Formats: sequence, C-alpha cells, structure tokens
Amino acid sequence: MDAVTIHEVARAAGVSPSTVSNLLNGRADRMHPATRARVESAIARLGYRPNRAARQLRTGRIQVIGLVVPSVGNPFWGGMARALEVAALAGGYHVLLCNSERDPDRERRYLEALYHDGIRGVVLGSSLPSLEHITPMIENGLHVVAFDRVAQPTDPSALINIGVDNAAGAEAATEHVIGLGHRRLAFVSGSLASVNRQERFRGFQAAVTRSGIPASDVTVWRGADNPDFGDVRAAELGRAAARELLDGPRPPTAVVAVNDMCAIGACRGIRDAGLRVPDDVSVTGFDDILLAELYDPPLTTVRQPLTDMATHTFARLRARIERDPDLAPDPAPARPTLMVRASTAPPPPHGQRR
Amino acid sequence: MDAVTIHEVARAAGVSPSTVSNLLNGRADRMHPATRARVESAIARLGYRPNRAARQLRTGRIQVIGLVVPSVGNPFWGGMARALEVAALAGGYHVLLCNSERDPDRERRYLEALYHDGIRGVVLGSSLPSLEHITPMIENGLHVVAFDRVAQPTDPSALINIGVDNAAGAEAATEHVIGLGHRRLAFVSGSLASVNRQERFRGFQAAVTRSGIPASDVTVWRGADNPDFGDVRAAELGRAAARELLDGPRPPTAVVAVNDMCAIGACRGIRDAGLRVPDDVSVTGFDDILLAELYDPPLTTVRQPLTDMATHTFARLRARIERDPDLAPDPAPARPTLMVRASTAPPPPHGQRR
DNA sequence: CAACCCATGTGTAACGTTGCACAAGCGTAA
DNA sequence: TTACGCTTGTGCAACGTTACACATGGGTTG
Repeated sequence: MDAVTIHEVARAAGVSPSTVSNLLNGRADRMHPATRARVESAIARLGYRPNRAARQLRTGRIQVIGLVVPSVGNPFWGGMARALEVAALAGGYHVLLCNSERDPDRERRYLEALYHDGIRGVVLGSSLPSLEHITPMIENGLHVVAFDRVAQPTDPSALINIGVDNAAGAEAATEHVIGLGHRRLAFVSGSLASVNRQERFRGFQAAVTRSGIPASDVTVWRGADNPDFGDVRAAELGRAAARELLDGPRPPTAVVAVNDMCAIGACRGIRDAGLRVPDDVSVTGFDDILLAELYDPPLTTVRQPLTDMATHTFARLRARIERDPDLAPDPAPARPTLMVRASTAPPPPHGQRR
Repeated sequence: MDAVTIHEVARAAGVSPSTVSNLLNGRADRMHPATRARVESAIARLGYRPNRAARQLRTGRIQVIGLVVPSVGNPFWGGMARALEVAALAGGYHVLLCNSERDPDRERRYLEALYHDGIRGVVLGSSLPSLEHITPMIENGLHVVAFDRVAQPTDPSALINIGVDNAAGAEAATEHVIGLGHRRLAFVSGSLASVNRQERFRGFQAAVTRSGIPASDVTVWRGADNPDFGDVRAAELGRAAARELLDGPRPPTAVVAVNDMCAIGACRGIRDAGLRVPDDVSVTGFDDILLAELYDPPLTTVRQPLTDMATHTFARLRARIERDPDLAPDPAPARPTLMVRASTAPPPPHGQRR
C-alpha cells in the first residue's frame, strides 16, 4: 500500500525534505514559485499524505476531537454525534467517540486519556454543573465545549458553552399548556444534576409562578434523584413518573418533561394507566428529536437547532485549538422554538376521564 | 501535565530504557524478577503511560478501530455505536466515528483515511452487497467486520460477517401476521441495496409463498429505489409508503417493514390516512430499537441482540488485528426472536374500516 | 582448564516529520 | 570594494518508542 514519505516527494521534486515540509506548513513564501510548483506536482503525482503519527510525535498536535456524551444510544446524542462528525470531517478532523454513561469518574478518565493522546479539543455532553474535575486539564491547554449547557459563574474562562436558552424553552412549553387551560402540572425529570435540566426547571417554575398557579397544584418528579436513571433510561423514567403521578391524589393534567425521551416514556406510562394523550393528559418534550414528530401523538416539544449548534461547536473548538486570532466572541444562546403538535390539548372537563 | 517518558522510568528504576520497553512488550522473562518489580513500581509511581504516537510511528500499530455506519443519528446505529464503544473501551481500544450516509464513495474514502492512519480494524455498517471497493485494503491487512450482514459468495475470505439470520427473522414476522389472518400484505423497504434488506425480503417472500397467498395480493414497496432515501430518512419513507399503499386499489391489511424506523414511519402514514394501528392495519418492524417498545402502539418486531453482537464484533476484530492464534471460527448467524407486541392484530372484517 | 551456555541486561538505529539555525548566491548602497 | 541584506533554500537534531544484535559475567560441562 501507500507509505510515500516526505523524502520520496523531495527526491522526486529535486529538493530537500525541509523544503517539502516548509511548503506543507505554510512557509511557501520561503521558496521560488517554480520550486513550489514542482513540489506540489510531486505531491499530487505520488499521492503523498502526511503521516499523522510522525507529525503528532513531532508537534504534539493531532487532527482529532473527542466527543464525550452520556450515550450515543440516546437519539438526541446520536443526532448530535452525527452532526458534529459531519462538521468535523468537512474541516479535516476525525471524531473519537466516548460514552460517559453520566459517570463523572468515567468522564474524567476519558478526558485524561484523550489529553494524554494529544487531543486538545473535546465536546462534552455531560453537562455536569461543576466542571472542577476537568479544570486541571483545561489549564493545561485542553479546549472544552460544553454542549447544550449554559455558562456557570464558576466555569473556567477557557470553557466554551454552546446551547440554547433552556429556561426560555421550558418556559414557552409551560406557558403553552397553561394557555390551554391546564392548572395541575407536573415537571418530570431525572436527577436535576445537569445544568440544562436545572435551567429547564427554572423556566418551568417561572411560567408557573407568573400564572399564579398555587404550588400545591404543581408536582416535581425527579425519580428520587437516582443517578442511575441515566440518559438511556430516560424513557423508562418518564414512564415510571407517569404511573406514579397518575396514581396520586391530585394527578396532573399536563406533564412537562425535561426532554423528548422522557416525554415519550411519560406518554407510554399514561397509556399504561389506561388514559390517552392528549385527551386525558397533555405532554410536552424538549429537543425535538427525529422521532418526536413521528410519535403518536406527534410530540409538542421545544426544538434545538442541532445542525447549527454542531457546526458552530466545531468551528469554535477548532478556532481555539488552532489559535485562530480573529475568533469571534461566543454567541449568546439561541432562543429555541416551540413546536406545537398533537400531544397537547385543553384539559378534560373537571373529573371527566375516559 | 504528564509527559513522563520511558527514559524517566528507566532512570528511576536504575535500568536502561530498553529494559522498560522489554517489560512493556511482553519480554519480562528477559530480566530478573527483582528488576521487574523495580521497573513496575517505577511505572506506577511516576504514572507512566506510553506515548501512542511514538509507539505507532515505531510499530505501525494503534489501538483504535473505526466504526463506519450510515448515520449514528439513526437509533439503531446509535445503539450499535454505543455497544461497540463500550466493548472496545473494555479492551483498551478507542472508536473513531464515521458517517457514510450510505455513500459508497464516501465510505471508501473513509476507509482509505483510516488505513492510512494506521487503523487496521473497521466495523462496517453499510452492508453494501459488493465490497469490491474495499478489497484492495483488505488484502493489505485491513480487517473488516461487516455488521448486520450475511456473508456473500463473492466476499473476500478475510472479511468477517456478523449478524442475525435476517431471512428467518422476516419470515417469522410475516408468518405471524399471516397467522393472524392477514392476506393482503405489503413489504416496505427503501432500495434493497443492502444485503440484510435483501435477506429480509427473501424471508418475507418465503413465508408468503408457503402460505399460498396469490402474488396479486402482495405489494412490494421500495421507494422507486431512490438511493437518497437513506437510513435517516427511513421513517419518512415508511410514511410515504403507507400513504401510497392505502391510496391504492387493494390496500394491504398488514405492512411488513424492513426495519423499525420504517415501521414507525408506516404507522405515522397510516394515521395520516385516518386509519388506526393495529385495528385497521397491522405493522411489523425489525431491529427492536429502544423506541419500539415505547411507541404507540408498542411495535411487534424482530429483535437483534445488539449488545451481544457488538461484544462479539469487537472480540473477533481484535483477535484478527492482534493475530490471536487461537481464534475461533466465525459463528453462524444467530436466529433473531420475534417480539409480539401491540402493532399487530387480526385484520378487520371484510370492507369494514373505522 | 578451556569452551561454552545461560541469565540478564544494554546500545543503537530507525520510524516520518518539523523548525530552528545556518548557508550560498546575488544585488545594492555607502 | 566592502558590507549588508534579501531570497531561496538546506542540515540537523529531536519527538518517544521498539527490537534486533550485542555485551557481560558467572556457572556448567567435557
């Protein structure tokens, strides 16, 4: 197979390896245009491609970014992974996949391994509120994008945050169901251990407070903060939540779920209880994954512009890694859009069910 | 940060770098047990970790495998990616993610890049029937697992095939709906350009033929073989199929979809037409993705044991890469299991709809 | 006692690339 | 003429690891 080196290119072009290297590393001004043309044609003719291992050994740099997500098995992160990989490929980077399973320790070990292997850019999907466990690496030149997360006061300044305005999104969804006439609401989430979940909860609370609904009519279900209820099991969690809530003394007529998987699980749980969505209970999600619109009923949810976010994420990460001087400031989080579909409807007349 | 080299370990242990390297490379018998202990303790004390780039440059080997799938945004491949990454991590390997978007050219370029970068193990999710475009690389030492695919006569012998018995699975699903009394059936797929799809179709045909259902009662819908209807859009495709089929002169009472995404889309299309699943039309899927059971109605589908398959895939790939002498022969494809849920039911009485 | 062998370890060159420091040749200004 | 500077290159050492060939010295064998 291949294995054509810089030396063979140099010999073919009648120059020294240094000159080829100079051309390859943006020092074309150090040679005569004719020389440059000879070298370029030799490169093309021989099909030369730089050896990444040698280059990395010499420079310490490598054109790979890491993607650390709770689980690519979760459709939201799967979609994100795809979008990011497409953006990275277009920029000549590869993507190394890591599933943290929402385990901070595992996440830290991953990042250490990536750092050790010379990777200096990582997209983090964990959204843990505290990133203390990784600040040492950030201080040593690891560039981290916290995806789908809002900046925190304690964040290291080197951290890049990319995400939508989660609070505004959840607020819009909550306002929507309140506007439909719902008064008994439930917010369903797993442990609120991630920033975006906290934000979404905040948005929910804001809408509730503003509407004057008494606290006694609002339930917050968070699965006993069980950290094991990770991302993959988000749906199971929503299902369990629905069953428990509907079994309670004052069952909600609307469920605001922390994300689509959770919402889908909630719908399932509502059906398990013999009720219908949205006739008996309305449900909203968040993310607008591929399946939200295909679900029955099509899910009312808050859309995150995944492709844009991924493109943006890669661009910013790359600018940092390559020390691009004219890198724009981080943009403000975009306001997500509410997609009203069929999983929400006015509540049933009092006491009337099925 | 880090950057402790073999030289520092050697100095700390009072030996030469060669001795440390010998220990690291399975030549521990070349030294006194006491020496070995000193070196091992030095390694642990200093937290030494080999530099992968240097090692790769020297040996050509690298502990990374490539995963090439149509799109990780598709929940089936997302689940697969997760399972494979978990298995690889346990074996000390990393996974490089590649989305081929079912484009053979893009796939080939990916494989070339991976090969060039020293990667010698790749899991291929494309399932294109002909793998001619990659045989040159296989002959040069690239080990390829074709995942979810049955061996073909023209395959290079070095290829590893891992997958379930797709024909048997589809046959079981088809038999199931026939057993429920359905006579007007439709098989819905995108282009049959992949091996597993062809196999599933074969299974469908076998069941139909055996039951004596006349060909005129069976429709095969394959989206005009439009190759653009890739994996991500499988659901859109199922939806379009359902609408078209139900609009036809002899609409089917049961739809056998080539996979779950397609089945979910079909359910959606059936609802678009104002009909219900399974009351008016039954639907079966294939794969048993996470969402199949959460869907409404919970999908009758054929389960692929994803975790087992991924574990197996990694084990075989690794054995080949590392030239494990006692590698077992490739196992026969497992027989998948039919999961009967609520998307299938007896057909409605003649002419009676809604 | 010579010859050899085994146990234990080391020296060295190479993998392919990079970027600094240096060099040669030529034109130009003082 | 001398000195300087610019253009157009090149030499060399280093990045960290590996594996072959070689070295050293004590013990065993004939």
